[in-house]
Amino acid sequence: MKPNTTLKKLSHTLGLSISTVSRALKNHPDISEATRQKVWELANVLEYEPNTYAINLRTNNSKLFGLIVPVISSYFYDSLIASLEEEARLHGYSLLILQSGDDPLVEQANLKLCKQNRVAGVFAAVTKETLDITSFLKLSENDIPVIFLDKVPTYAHCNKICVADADAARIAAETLLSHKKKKILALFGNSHLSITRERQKAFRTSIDESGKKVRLFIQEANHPAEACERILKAWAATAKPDAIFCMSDEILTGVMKAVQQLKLNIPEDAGIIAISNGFIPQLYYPEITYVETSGFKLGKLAYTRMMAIMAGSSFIQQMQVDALLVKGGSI
Amino acid sequence: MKPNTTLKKLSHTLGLSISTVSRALKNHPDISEATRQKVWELANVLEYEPNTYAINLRTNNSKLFGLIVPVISSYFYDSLIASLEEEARLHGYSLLILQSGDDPLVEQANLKLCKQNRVAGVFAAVTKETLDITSFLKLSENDIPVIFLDKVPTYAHCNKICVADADAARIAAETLLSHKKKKILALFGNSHLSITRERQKAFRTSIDESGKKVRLFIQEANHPAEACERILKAWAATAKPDAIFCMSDEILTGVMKAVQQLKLNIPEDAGIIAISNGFIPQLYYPEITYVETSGFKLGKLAYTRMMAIMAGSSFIQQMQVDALLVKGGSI
DNA sequence: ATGAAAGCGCTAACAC
DNA sequence: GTGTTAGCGCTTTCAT
Repeated sequence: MKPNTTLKKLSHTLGLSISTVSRALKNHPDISEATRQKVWELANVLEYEPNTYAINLRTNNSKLFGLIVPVISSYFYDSLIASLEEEARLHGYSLLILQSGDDPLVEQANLKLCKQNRVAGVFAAVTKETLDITSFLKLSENDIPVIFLDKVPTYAHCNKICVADADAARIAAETLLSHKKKKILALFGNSHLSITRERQKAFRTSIDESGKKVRLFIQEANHPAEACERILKAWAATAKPDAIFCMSDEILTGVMKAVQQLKLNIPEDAGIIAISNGFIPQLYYPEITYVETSGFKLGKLAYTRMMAIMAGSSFIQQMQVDALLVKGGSI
Repeated sequence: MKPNTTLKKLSHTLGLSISTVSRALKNHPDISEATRQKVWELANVLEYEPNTYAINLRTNNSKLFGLIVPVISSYFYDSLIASLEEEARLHGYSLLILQSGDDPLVEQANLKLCKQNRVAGVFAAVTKETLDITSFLKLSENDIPVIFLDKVPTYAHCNKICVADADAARIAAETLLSHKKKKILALFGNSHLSITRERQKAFRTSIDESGKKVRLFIQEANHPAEACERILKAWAATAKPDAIFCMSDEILTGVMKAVQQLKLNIPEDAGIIAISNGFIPQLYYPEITYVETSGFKLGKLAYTRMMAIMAGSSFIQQMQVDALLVKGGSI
């Protein structure tokens, strides 16, 4: 094992003091050009790398953000993570990524890890069961900003960034109406989740308030298989829907499996529209028309917000990534 | 801003020395039960969290692994990351995740970050253009083990863990043969990649050496759209293939789009088999039969290997995650 | 059973 | 321009 090069070692071999070397390496104006050169040269030869731990200990802050998500591999978080990581790297920060596995206890442990690592900030998508967020809020007292992403707690007084759930649902509903759909089967996820309730409420309201004569069937599907089942059943009946709305990618995959099984012609036999991150819809032919809720954009926005908070904006607010209709050929 | 609780503070308010408090918190046998109790109590009240940086600085090692991948959101790395993170967390380690964006320069910078963070080890999937791996190898001199994953350099003398490319291709070929396919269209990715060459060689050899009379058409498809195009063209001709082999998930998605467009009946019109991580194949009906190359398993294996190396196994070796046929209904 | 002291590598205020 | 010094929070050896 080759010991790491330190300031001490450099200063020793050069016959200079540690502080001079330190300053030279930072191109401090006080240092003479000759010394600066000498120091840099040796530093390069000996491959000096400053010890992050010493620096962090000294300065009491780190170039590290913590990110806590339920799961990494999902329809959504992978792109969120990718964009956050990129943004962080571009600004000289790194990401400590922790999975909670949707377990509040693991989430707590992860949060502790963030604290122990004295991260500069925490991004968090909470678990389905996270009700008590005091431990998150407590971080703020230690000057560690917390930004909730996507899956956010209901408690009002915290920084949140979500996709525009209501908007997305409304856009989808309006699109269906503008295509003169009369019998809509709308599939939503777990009705306990706020995201489901938001989307469902907006969807239903948009249809109702349009004044158009539309029959709306709302059903719950907690996983792809259930969504698939719903479609198979609907098509076993005599009066079939002329349009299907999918609240999420997860549901869309189930629906599309049924569509393939039934050999439905899309969009002739039924129109399909989904709320999605954008990856799944383009796997099918025709590509599925969807309202985009981008993990990428959410990541970027979250990072910007984090910077603002760190720069002093104590302003607490809820922000949204806007929803956008992306046309495929499924409607 | 509330300052963090430190040993100093605890010792001060308790009228004990720092070392006593430190030992008490570690349940050192020397410490009397009474003292131990007192210390723990106050530590809990004041929410003492040991400062990771001080510890790392002192002990010159960290509970952190670095992971460098080309991109996080992919058909493969997300599951790899998920399993590595889980494994690490269970052992008290965390993961510093860095994306190279398939850029060797960014990769170098990321590696430097790992070094500066004095990570306990590095997992890396290198970029397409990474030829010079001296900087990776140099880490080993500093007692930082490096394990290459999936996308590994050709240089022999390093720790590598891959999926069993040749085996997977062979299994796929044999499955096709056992189903008496006579005219096989096989789509492979970029032929410059070693993964492509490995799979292609094994696939062709298996077919050739079977002695069976089979017509094999090998084509290159660098992205889904190209794969889609290939199928559409093949089906525009008079003599159509009776089976399609997809080297990767990326290719499979393109192929399936064409299949939907052509309204092919699977497996009647053509059998389909792929090499895959397992997520994409189950999106379709019937589900696609595939040879599994699991990111999850690879992550687990890599972690085990890392532990072995850290425990002293200086043994350099190449390991493989074995390939496994998962039957769907597509053949 | 407890304390004193040195030191991990670095920064920065203060000399000269 | 360069050096001296103190200290970030912790561990650990050596006293007592």
